[in-house]
Amino acid sequence: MAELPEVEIITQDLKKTIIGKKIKRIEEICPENLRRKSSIGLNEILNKKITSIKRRGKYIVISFSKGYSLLIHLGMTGHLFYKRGREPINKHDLLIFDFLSGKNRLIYNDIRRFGSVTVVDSAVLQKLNIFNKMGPEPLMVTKEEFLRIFRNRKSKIKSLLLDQKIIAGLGNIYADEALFQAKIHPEERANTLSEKKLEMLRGSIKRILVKAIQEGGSTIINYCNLFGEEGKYQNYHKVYSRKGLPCALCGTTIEKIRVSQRSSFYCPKCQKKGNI
DNA sequence: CTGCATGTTAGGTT
DNA sequence: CAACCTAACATGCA
Repeated sequence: MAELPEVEIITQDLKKTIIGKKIKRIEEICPENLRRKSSIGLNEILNKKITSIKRRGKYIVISFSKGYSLLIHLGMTGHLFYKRGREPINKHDLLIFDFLSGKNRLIYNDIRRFGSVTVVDSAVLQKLNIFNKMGPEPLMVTKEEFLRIFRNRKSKIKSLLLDQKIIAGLGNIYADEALFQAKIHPEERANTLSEKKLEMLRGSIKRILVKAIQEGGSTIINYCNLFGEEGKYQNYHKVYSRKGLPCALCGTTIEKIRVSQRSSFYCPKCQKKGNI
């Protein structure tokens, strides 16, 4: 559901709304249904000021004064909503955050429960494998680092783009769209790609992510931002979920194959193998 | 009923 | 280590 652009939008929305606030109360609707990655209780963050909100890969990091952070991963179907006042609890709501000031509430909702909400010690977070093992940010990565990551790897390029340890934040939608724009077949081996081609891929990834953020992300099934608004970038998808439809560039029928157990959509003419 | 879905991780084999 | 596969998690939809 949420890849880098969607997580970035939610992070920006959170910055606009809850930075500087303190959480007064956290209601856990069904505690056994919430995934965590540490044993620190959620109540550790109560009555502490929210000092910063950042994104790393597909994680949202909300930092509090006195050394704790809240780490949120939305998984496939996680949602955060900022809602006015008291509203009835919806199906799959898992957490309700009340603030010290104002009546607005933050709701965490997750249909499939693949997401996680974890309190971590901020000092420990620095050492936590989660971030140290994660690859660079695609919007920040330099040409040299991008080349270093890919040029010696023998795996299929699509598999590597999805691997958060290689590069952080891409998911199936934006990996497919970036490969289409760079005219690379998803099963091309990374080490066969020329430096020029890899640099084109780096540019395509950046352009697509920036545009997707501008357009409010992609709403395929049910993604929406903190205020319940849908994204528009799905209207710009060139290959993702477009099996059987004509390629926008050449009219060839878009195909769907399996790469690393994930569906991959591509144009067999624009993304020929050997176009390296 | 079956198969599929935007994600991650642990554990296995080669 | 690298590469690749499987299963697991849980729900909804076609």
